[in-house]
Amino acid sequence: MKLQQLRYIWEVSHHDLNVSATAQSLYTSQPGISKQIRLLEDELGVEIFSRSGKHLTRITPPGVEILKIAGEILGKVESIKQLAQEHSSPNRGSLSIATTHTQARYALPKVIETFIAKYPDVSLHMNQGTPVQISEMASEGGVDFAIATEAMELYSNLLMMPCYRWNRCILVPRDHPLCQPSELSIEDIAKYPIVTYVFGFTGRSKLDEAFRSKGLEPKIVFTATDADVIKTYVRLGLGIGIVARMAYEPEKDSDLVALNVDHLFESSVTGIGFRRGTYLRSFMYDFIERFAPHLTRDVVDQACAISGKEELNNYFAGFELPVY
Amino acid sequence: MKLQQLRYIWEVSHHDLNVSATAQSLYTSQPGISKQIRLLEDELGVEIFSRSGKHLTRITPPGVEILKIAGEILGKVESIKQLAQEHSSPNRGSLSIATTHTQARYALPKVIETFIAKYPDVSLHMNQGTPVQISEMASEGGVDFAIATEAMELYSNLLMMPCYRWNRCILVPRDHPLCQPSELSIEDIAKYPIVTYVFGFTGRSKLDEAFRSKGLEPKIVFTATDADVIKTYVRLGLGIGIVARMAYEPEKDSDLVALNVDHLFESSVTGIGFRRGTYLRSFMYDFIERFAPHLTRDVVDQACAISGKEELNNYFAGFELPVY
DNA sequence: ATATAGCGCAACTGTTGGAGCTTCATGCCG
DNA sequence: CGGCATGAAGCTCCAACAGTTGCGCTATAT
Repeated sequence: MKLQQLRYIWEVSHHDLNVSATAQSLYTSQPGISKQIRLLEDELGVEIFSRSGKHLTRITPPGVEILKIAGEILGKVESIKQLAQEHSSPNRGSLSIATTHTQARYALPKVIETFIAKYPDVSLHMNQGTPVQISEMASEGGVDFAIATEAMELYSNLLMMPCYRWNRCILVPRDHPLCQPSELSIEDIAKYPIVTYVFGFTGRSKLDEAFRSKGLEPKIVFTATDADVIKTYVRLGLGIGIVARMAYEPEKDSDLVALNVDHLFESSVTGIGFRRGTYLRSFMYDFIERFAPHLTRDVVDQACAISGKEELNNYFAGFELPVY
Repeated sequence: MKLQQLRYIWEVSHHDLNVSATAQSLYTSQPGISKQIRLLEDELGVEIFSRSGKHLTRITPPGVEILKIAGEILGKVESIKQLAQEHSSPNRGSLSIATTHTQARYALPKVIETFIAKYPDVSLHMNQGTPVQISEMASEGGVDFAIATEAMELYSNLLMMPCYRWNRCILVPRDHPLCQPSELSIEDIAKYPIVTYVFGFTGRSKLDEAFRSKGLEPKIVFTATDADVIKTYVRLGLGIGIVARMAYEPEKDSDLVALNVDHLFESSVTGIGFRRGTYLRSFMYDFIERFAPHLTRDVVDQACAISGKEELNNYFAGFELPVY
């Protein structure tokens, strides 16, 4: 058994069992991969993939188990490499983060600015995607960190830690009737057409909840994945905007008014997650702490030691999260 | 990085950093190993072993971490092999057990007899040793199971499960003054010279406790690692014997009398342990259940899922153990 | 029926892991 | 303090093997 063989079967299983495509992504040849898979199967005496004719059609039951362990092995191999680099050149390496537009655009820039200043030799990779894509990337080891507000609980091998709490605001043009000093009710809002995030993005679920619990059906006329698009359509008068408060920039958005609606919607929590069992470089700990000051190295290490989901929630229940 | 390289550094670290000895045990050449270690160190950019001149003198700090992960990887590789064999030939394989004389001689024979009858194609390896050796062997992956009464808590990566409860008895010649119908006290026993197990064997610690708690100093005149030797010296009149009750065989030992002293000594618990994370073949589950009927496959699986030591104790606290 | 995507097979080639020998450093012992 | 045993590294050679290219075959889609 060779590490390469494990890598091949793992990659093939993550490329829809298409050997040729896998070969391309690994910059090698299709027969090479086919051969190694065969050799491994011969050595183990078990078929990992079942074939119909010359096509790989599915993963066999033993194959599922083998691939699971193979993934763990490959993760540990990666850990060894990281850990070795940590000792040989502590401030050199690579950090890849998957996140949503909202985080990348509003929450992360300041953190990243100081981070790259301190670690010029760490090559930073940012991947933008939907919350589900983000979680999946982190879960599969494609990126080191996932930062998002939704869909982080779906993957059991992700360790998710709460970073900060935030709420929405209503964006309206200056001359809009809602701009009165009185406190808004959810019924007030429901009267107007709404422009907000696509479902599954940036705490959208809490927003829907708030309306549903009051038996209201909001008139959502447009959805986008990012606040910039939402603002544009608010300016066009399509409707009132509901965006994360951090997306309202007083200087740039001086033609709009942000109305406080903290009392109407439950606050959302943005978290950072990574795959359990990965080795964290010291600059990774530093990044986490810059993003969420309460997540010190010790806190993260302790969180890593907690296996159950409930125990983890209990552990973080004692923390006072910063509010954005 | 190759699996072979990880295997080499792991083996070298378990052969007192002696490369030549490692090469012999792996049936390969010393230069081959040296070369691969160098290559790995070059690739990682970190020294795993520190050298003084041409001798490996110690493991570097990064080396310690690397070796730890390497061990985990090699364990998982082994799991893949086992798991593959489980699917290809379910009743063929190998089972190695490390245990003490007491277990091997009195508790295991019946289990093993039925086991080999059912699984003729499983090659069974029994290793006898001290409890510490046994635990270490299991902890390092040298054997699949450790069965013993003492020293099983020392290695944190061993999952130990209680199998049965037992107590001692006093062995005396038929004409000995202690052979009276009256119930024995610990003071009665302390009057006589004692022949029993060596320290660290077969529940010896509970025995010492019982005397110490009464402020008594037993006159231990001879210690052995097994009951057969103890019986021999009891027959010679050297002293009274204290052995595990299961070691008294009424037919063969008809010249001796076994006196019940359950009320004087706390009972001991014999356990079976294996390294966490190893793949258990179905015949291994079967073996465990034959040895300890309450440890069904489901129970073992659940125990495997429990990470903390206390939680594990709690889990098994609810079980009524068989008494031998 | 035919075109195409995709896999396996075979021959070939470059790489590499290991054997055997030599060389060098270290520690032990008389 | 010199000689010897031990043990690691350097070097070269060879065998085994991973990977490449070219080709043919199979299954699926049109």
